[in-house]
Amino acid sequence: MAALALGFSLLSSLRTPTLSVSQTAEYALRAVVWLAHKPGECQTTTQLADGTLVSPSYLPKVLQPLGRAGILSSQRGIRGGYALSRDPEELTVLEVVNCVDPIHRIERCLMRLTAHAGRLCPLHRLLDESIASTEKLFRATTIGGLLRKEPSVKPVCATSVATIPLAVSSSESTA
Amino acid sequence: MAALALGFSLLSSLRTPTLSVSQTAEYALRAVVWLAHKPGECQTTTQLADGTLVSPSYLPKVLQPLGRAGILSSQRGIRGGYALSRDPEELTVLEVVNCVDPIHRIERCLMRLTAHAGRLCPLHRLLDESIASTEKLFRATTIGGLLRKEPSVKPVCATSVATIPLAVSSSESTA
DNA sequence: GTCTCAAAAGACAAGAATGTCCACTTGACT
DNA sequence: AGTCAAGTGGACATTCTTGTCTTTTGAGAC
Repeated sequence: MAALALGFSLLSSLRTPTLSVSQTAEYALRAVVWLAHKPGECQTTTQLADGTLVSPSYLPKVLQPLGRAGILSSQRGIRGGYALSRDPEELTVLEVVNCVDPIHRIERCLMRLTAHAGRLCPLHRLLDESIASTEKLFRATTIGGLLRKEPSVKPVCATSVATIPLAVSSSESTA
Repeated sequence: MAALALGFSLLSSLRTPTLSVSQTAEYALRAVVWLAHKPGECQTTTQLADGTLVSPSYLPKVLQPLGRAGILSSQRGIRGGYALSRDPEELTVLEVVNCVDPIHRIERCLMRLTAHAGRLCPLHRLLDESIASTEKLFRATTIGGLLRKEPSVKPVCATSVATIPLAVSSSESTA
């Protein structure tokens, strides 16, 4: 149905679409994965913004909670920046997401129904299931795990970033 | 972790939390399930708003796309209102959600990486997986299916709605 | 000590999602 | 035909998310 992806504005697909995580959480994941590529290395927000294609004026907002939570370590001053302060193999996607934009399960019926006190109605149980499965998936995935996937292509970001509009199809399966 | 749900503001949990579907989509589902209880019956937006606890001035905005899509039929005039015009057994949750707030899969890397042309990086593949599993769950669930669940409790809504703040614990399992 | 670099913090702006309101149209019933 | 109930459509308000900018604070280099 919505699978044919040809006719829509290319630029519009740069944002995280509805459902899934918030824009901010996605930015946080980009930054963390990028830093995980460079163990022990300090990166300034400018460098990070270049690498992850996140707006350099917004990125600090995303990184600060990660720093406070101890996922990143921040260093001020001349050789400062951010570095990953956790073992990527032990750091889950869920932790990163929950840090900047916590996932909330549905705990009670969203409509105030006396009959539903304590339990969820089928509709909200379904919605909660969908959240639960995302939560489970994110909890089961570590940043290190993401790094190891698809070894032929650099995990999140290429070393040099395309400044051209977008690299579409062509030389995709023929190479 | 976030499972103990005692100390937080009761009122704040009435909105659909982050992740999951949008507020609008959740309202649409409430209305459709409510109408599915009353086959063939016409309900005014005021009645629907009462029944589903959605703001009566916002609900029309939610129902109109459902009407245009043929999921609901609308009738103007003195004995007008909305009625379900599809067989609940054939109507999926996904259709309702997609009607008011379409689910978009992630089709290409959100960062413009030449190296990722045509394929997704591990991070965005993960995010897409989470969307995909929700999509699958919603496609597999029909409105009729929701109605049949948990027969002891009225499926989405009780017939009479609580006007009191919230029905918390007490006389929950002792009754 | 002071100068420079870079994060921290907060004020502010833009945009989207949500919610409200009102004038208009439609249809049924008298 | 007239009237009243109810959806339609659009303008407007509010709130939340995202994004920008400026000032302050801290850490190292000289």
